[in-house]
Amino acid sequence: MRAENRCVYVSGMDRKRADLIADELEGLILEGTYKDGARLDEVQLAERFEVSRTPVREALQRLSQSGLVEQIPRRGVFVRQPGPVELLEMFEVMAELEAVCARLAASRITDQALSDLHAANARCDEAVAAQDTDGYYLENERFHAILYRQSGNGFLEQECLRLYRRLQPFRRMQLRARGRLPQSMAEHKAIVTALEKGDGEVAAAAIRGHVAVQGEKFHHLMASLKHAAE
Amino acid sequence: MRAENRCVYVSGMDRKRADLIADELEGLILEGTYKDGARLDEVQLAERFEVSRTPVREALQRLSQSGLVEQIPRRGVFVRQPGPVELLEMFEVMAELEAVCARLAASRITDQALSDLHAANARCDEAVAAQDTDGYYLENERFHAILYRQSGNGFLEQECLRLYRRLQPFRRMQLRARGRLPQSMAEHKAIVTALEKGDGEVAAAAIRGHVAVQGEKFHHLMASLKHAAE
DNA sequence: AATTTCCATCTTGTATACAAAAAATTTGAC
DNA sequence: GTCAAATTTTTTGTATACAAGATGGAAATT
Repeated sequence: MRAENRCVYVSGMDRKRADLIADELEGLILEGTYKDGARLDEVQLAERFEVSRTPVREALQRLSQSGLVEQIPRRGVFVRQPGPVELLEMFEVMAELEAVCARLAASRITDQALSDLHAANARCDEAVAAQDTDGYYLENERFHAILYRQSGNGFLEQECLRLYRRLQPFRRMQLRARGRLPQSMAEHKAIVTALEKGDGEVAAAAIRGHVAVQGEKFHHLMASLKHAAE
Repeated sequence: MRAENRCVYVSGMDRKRADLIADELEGLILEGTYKDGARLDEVQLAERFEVSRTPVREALQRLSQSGLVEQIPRRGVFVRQPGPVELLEMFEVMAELEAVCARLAASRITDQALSDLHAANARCDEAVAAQDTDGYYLENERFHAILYRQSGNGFLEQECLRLYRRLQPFRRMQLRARGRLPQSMAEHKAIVTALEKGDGEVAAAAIRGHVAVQGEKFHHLMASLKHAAE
């Protein structure tokens, strides 16, 4: 009988070099060290990471699949940062996916998860009060992760996490907007309230507004993009 | 100045061997030649395709990313067909994504696209009348592709196409259900009607019911799975 | 007899070597 | 001086060689 050995990713599992390089490169691209359009030279990277071209190529293929770089056959791989249009599209999809999570979660969520959401929100509040932006991002992510999980759909959860990670650096810029943090917190609370009432449509609408890029956020996003492209 | 050379995938572009192998393997897995849990031996595949291990490994990594196989470090790669639960989850996400497309399309769709949808439906009808299942699948896919496009969100469109392709073989089994084809056609027409009226919520609900696995479809899906796993 | 340890073998992961295609540079003609 | 063709150089794609971890079985110990 086939064992239920799915999702048994032991934390301490030593990964191969290609995986580590992929993670490292992902970080370098997302943090802006490699600008949009920059070519990623295999041999340079191999020297930089002190490995052969093989694991570097493997890492680049991974990044190509996740959309961070574009691989043009026999030409090389190039950093492919989303432009303004694509970014807005991605945020729209994120908003809709989270809205789906909220709607599904409204009837599936556990009491435990509800209190977890409250707890995450409380820690978010503390972080805001302490001007601890890193802490805020961490708890914010936890809040959203709980929501994804409570959709009761593991596949949806994974897809949401994937897109959340992809948008992480841009979200960071977005939240710089003055006064966004308290507003964001209020939105979190409205979402939890709707979930407690079991009102899926209200929860969905609330989180759609929470995630979507609109009004003020739009200008900040554009400004940050211009800055990143310089 | 950076050129607008995005999405210029010329059809005649000669692809590298690894790409061809990835496609071939994908087909073999989806058509069931390689059953769930089967190990894909690098050297065997290299011999089979008469290439070295390098392009085979590249292809396997690609399949690993798209979820068709699972790569366990230093153990090998194994075919990873979704189980019943995961499959239901994927169909649920597909239904929700298409519902989002419908809701967005309701206010963004062009007259041209509406007539294209009518045309695709007409050809679907013809295929049903002619018992031409292959033709039906083709036109059905076109119908859905138009809808994705009319969401006005290129990123969403791509994600939908990705999942649609992934579910293709299972959808095939699902539509075997007796009397499903006429019902499916009626649903298509209801969707177009809602879109014409610009009623996003109705269109979303219609397509959600169209795609979701429920009632009869559930049993057929389970039966087909049992058959595929033998 | 059962279990554990060690060794042989096999498989994956990485390094290097080679081939082919694209980019760059040089050279030649006009 | 400019443009174009050809050669050189660089870089990607593939093959092979090597290293390290995993599997399986045999031998030794309890």
